Amino acid sequence: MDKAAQVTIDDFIEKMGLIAQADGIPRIAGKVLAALVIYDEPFSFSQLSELLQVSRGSISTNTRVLVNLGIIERTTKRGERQDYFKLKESPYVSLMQGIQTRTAHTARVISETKQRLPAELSGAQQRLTEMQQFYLKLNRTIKSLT
Amino acid sequence: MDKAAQVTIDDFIEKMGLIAQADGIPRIAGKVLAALVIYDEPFSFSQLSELLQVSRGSISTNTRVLVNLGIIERTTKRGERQDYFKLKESPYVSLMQGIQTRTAHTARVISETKQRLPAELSGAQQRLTEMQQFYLKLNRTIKSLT
DNA sequence: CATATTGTTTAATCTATACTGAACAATATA
DNA sequence: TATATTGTTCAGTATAGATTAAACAATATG
Repeated sequence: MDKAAQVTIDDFIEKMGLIAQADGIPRIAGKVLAALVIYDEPFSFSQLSELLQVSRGSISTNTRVLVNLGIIERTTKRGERQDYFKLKESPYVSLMQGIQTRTAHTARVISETKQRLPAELSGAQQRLTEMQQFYLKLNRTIKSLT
Repeated sequence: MDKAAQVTIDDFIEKMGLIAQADGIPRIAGKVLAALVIYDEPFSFSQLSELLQVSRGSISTNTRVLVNLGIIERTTKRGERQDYFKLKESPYVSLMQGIQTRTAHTARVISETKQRLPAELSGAQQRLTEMQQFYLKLNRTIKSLT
């Protein structure tokens, strides 16, 4: 592995950590994802711990997060005790499904509020309707991506 | 204002605070947004502070966040010294533009990494391409919402 | 059986960020 | 001019969440 490529990879891992963090996902989870994008699968538990310079406990919790999100999956190698990880088939679609769940929840909160408030609060009703329409549209759009 | 409606409103404000937090926006900013959706504009600085039981400092910083996001705007009433706030014309479109900026940034990070890595790393190249295609599509889709 | 390896769990610590409260500047009002 | 009102800023505190380290359970290996 030449030096320049290694710098690029380290940089990518670092940046994906920050991007994940901005998206509300733990930084280390973002780094794990980046590592699995770069390095050919399967990539082992201890390799991740060593590569990212992070405790085994953190690898354990963060890989679990990614598995639950449907982004990576755990595999094994015959004759090896270690766990290995690889990207799932369509990892980003799973990511979107998580986001879609949240927009659906927001739309529901708005809808319930609207129904419970008296019609006389016409200003509030109108603004809630606008808000609701936006989130429903957003939700449908994200659904169409999956 | 009847009791049931008040409970509904408090509940909505609380939930929007949590939703905002999950989206990486300060909780109080979410509550301010909710208050402006419910109560007819213009709603004053001190009213916000009192309604949400939050310090003036916090109202100051959080209204600034929302103004910078393009979601609310500051107004004045003639003969009054206080600042007032109201929702902007298309508040949610502005919200989307912020998200779109982030997806564009992610796509750029992926693209730069891909270009810098040698073609021999064919596995990495392939997975980066897949990732890049997804983010470009996501970015275009969000753009279409605005 | 004793030891080593591996992943999980949890209490403690660290870190990032939000919020408060007080000082301050700007402006109005008496 | 003196006082009151209003919004901002910033140092300090509080809070939430992530990470670590160590204890543990499960399993393999000698």
